[in-house]
Amino acid sequence: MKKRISIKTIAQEVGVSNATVSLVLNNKDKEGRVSREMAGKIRKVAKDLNYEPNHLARGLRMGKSQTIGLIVADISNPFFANLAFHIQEYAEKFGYSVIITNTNESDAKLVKILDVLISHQVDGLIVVPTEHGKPAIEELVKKNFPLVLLDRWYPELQTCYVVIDNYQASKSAVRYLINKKCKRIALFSYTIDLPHMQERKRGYADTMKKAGLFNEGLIKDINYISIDADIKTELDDLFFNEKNEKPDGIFFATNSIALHGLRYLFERGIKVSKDIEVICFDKSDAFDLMESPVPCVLQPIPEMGKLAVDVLINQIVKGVITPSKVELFAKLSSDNPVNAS
Amino acid sequence: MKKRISIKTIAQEVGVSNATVSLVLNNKDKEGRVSREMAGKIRKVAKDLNYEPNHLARGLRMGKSQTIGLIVADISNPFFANLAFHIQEYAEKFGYSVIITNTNESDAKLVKILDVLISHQVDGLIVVPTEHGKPAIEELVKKNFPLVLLDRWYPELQTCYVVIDNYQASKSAVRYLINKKCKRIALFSYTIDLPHMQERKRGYADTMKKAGLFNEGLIKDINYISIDADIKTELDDLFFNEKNEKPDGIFFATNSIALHGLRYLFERGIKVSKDIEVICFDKSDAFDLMESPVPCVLQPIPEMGKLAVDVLINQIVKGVITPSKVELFAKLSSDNPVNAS
DNA sequence: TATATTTGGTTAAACGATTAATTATTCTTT
DNA sequence: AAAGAATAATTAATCGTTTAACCAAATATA
Repeated sequence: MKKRISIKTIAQEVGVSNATVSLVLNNKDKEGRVSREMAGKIRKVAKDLNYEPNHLARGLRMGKSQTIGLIVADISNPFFANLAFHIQEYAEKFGYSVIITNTNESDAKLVKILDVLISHQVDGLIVVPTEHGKPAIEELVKKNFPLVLLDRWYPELQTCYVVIDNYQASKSAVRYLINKKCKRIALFSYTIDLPHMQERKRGYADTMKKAGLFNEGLIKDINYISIDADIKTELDDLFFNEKNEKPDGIFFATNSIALHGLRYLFERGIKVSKDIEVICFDKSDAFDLMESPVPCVLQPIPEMGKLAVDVLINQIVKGVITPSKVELFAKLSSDNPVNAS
Repeated sequence: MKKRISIKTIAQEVGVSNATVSLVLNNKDKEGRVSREMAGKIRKVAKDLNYEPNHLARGLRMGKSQTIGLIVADISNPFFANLAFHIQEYAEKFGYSVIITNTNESDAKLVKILDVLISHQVDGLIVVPTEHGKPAIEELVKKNFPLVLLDRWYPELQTCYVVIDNYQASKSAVRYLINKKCKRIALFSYTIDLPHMQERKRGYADTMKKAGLFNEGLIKDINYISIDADIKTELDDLFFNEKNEKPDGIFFATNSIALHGLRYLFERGIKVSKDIEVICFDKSDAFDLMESPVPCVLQPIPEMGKLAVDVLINQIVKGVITPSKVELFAKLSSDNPVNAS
C-alpha cells in the first residue's frame, strides 16, 4: 500500500513550509496570511496529489475528532435503524461522522462500548441506555461529557434527553381500542424498569381504570431475553386457559413484541380484527401488509434524530451542558393526534 | 470537562518514564523489561485513574486505527441492517470498531463517504458498492487499500468480494413458482446495472425459457429512485391492462421491491396465494405475518458478514491483497437448498 | 578477575496537523 | 526619510503513544 500524502509532502513539492500549507487547506489564507498565487499553487498540488487530511493527527492536535458515537439497543430493529439513519444524515451536515454501535440491551456491553468510543475520542455521545446502565452514564455526566440520551432516560439523572410522551401515546393507543368497543384489553410490555416503558404501562392502566376496564391479569410482562417463549406462554394463558375469559384487544408496547405476538397469533389461527383488535407501539413493515393492517403509534423518528444531534452539537460547541428534556409527541397511524384529549 | 488521563499522568504519579508505562499497559513487560512490582503499581494507578488510551494518538503513531469502515446502500433496509449487525459483532472480537455509513445508492455519496472514512484512517473497508461507483473503488484497488466488496461486485475489477450465487438462487425461486403450476411469472427487479441483479434476471430468464414460459413482457424494471410509482404503474399494467393476460406468479428480486409490491397488491385487493403466487428475494418481518406467508430466498447474512470481516482482516494483517471471490449459497425459506438441481 | 549477560529501566524521535510567536519584506503615511 | 502597518512567510512547540536505541547495575560465566 502506497504511503499516504501528508501536508509535509505537499509542502516539499511546492517548496514551502508545513504551516503555509495547513493555513491554505483550512481556508485561513484570507486575512493576508498567504499570497493568492501561493494559495492557488498549494491547492492545485493538494488536489493533484489527492491529499486527504489525517483525522487522527488533526483530532489529536485539536482535542476533538469531529466524530460522535451512537449507541442503540439493536440496529436490526427498524425503529433504531431508522433513528441511526437520520442521525447520520443530519450529523453529516455539520461535518460529524457517526460511529453506530449496539448494546443488545446488555449493561455490560454498554460499559464496554462506552470505553471503546471514548478511546476513539468521540466528541459526544447519543445513547439509548440499557436498564441498569445508569452508573456508567452517571460517570459521563459527572465528567461533563457531551451526552444525549435518546428514547429512554433515567429520571434521577440531570442530563439531556430526547424522548416522546409515552404516557399520552399509550393512552391514545388504549383509547383507540376502547373506541373499538374492546372490553378486555391486554397489555404486552417489556419487564424493563425504565420510565419510557413504565409510562406506557401507566398510560394503559390509567386509561383502563378510567373506563372501568382495569384488570391486573391482563398485564403481561415479557423478558427481552426470552421474548419468543414468554409471548407464547402468555398468549396461551390468555386464550387457552379455561379459567380465563378471552381478551378482545391487545396493546403491544413495542414493535418487537408485536412482531412475535402477531406471528404467534397467526400460528394459532387467531385472526386480527376478527377475533381480536390490536394496536402496537412503533411501526413495522409487516403491519400494513397483514390481512387487516395493524394500527400503531408512530414516533417522529426523523425529528427525534435531528433533535438529538442538535442538542448534542450544541453541547459540544458551547462546551457547557445544560440538562434538558426534549419531549415530542407520537401519533396514531390512523392520523389522530395523540395529545388530543 | 475534565482533562483526560494520559500515559504521562500515570508516569508522573508512579515516578517513572512514559515508556515504562506504555510497555506495561501493552503487556510487553514480560521479557524482562519491567519488574513485577513496578508493573503491578503502574496497572493499579492506571485503573485508579480510570485511564483510557487515546486511539487517535495510538493510531497516528502506529499507522493504523483498529477501525474498519462499512458502507451499505441503506441501513434502514433490514438486509443491510442485519449485515451491519453481524459485521460489527464479529469485528469486535478482533478488536476492530466499525463505522457504519449509507450511500442511499448514490454514487456521489459513495465517493464522499470514501473520503471521509479514509480521512478517519480506517484500516480497511467493507463496501456494498453503488451502480457507477467503480472508478472510486478502482482507485482504492490500485492503491492496494484493504477492501472487500459485499453483496455486489464489479466483474472487471480484480478485488475481494463476498456474495451469494444469485443465479442459482434466482433459478430456484422461479422453479418454486413453476412447481406451484404458475405459467405467467412476472419478474420485478431493479434497473441497477450490476451483476448481482443481472444474475437474478438471468436465472429467471433461463429457467423460464427452459420451461417454455419466457415472455419479455413479464420482466418489469423498477427504478430505485421512483420505486413506489414504478411498481404501481407496472402492476397496473400487468393486472388491469385489457391487452394483457394477467400473471399468475411474481418474483420480487429484492425485499424492498417486494414490500412495495405487496402493499400495492393488497391495496388493489389482489390476494397473495389466491389470486397470485409470490416469492421474494431476502426476508422481511412482514412476510410471515401475511394472510398467507410469503416464501423467500434467504441469504446467509451472518456468514456473509463474518466472511467479509475475515477476508478484510486477513488483508490488513498480511498486508498483501489477493483478489478472491467468496460465493455462498442462499436457500428458500421453505428449506430446499437452492443449489440442488 | 575480567567479561558477558540479564534485568530494569530511560531518552528521544516519530506519527501528521495546528497555531502562537517570530521574522522579513514591502507598502503607507506624515 | 523614518516609523508604522500590512503582507507573506517560517519556526517550533504541541497533542498522546509507541519503540528503537541506549545505559547502568546486578548477576552469571569462563
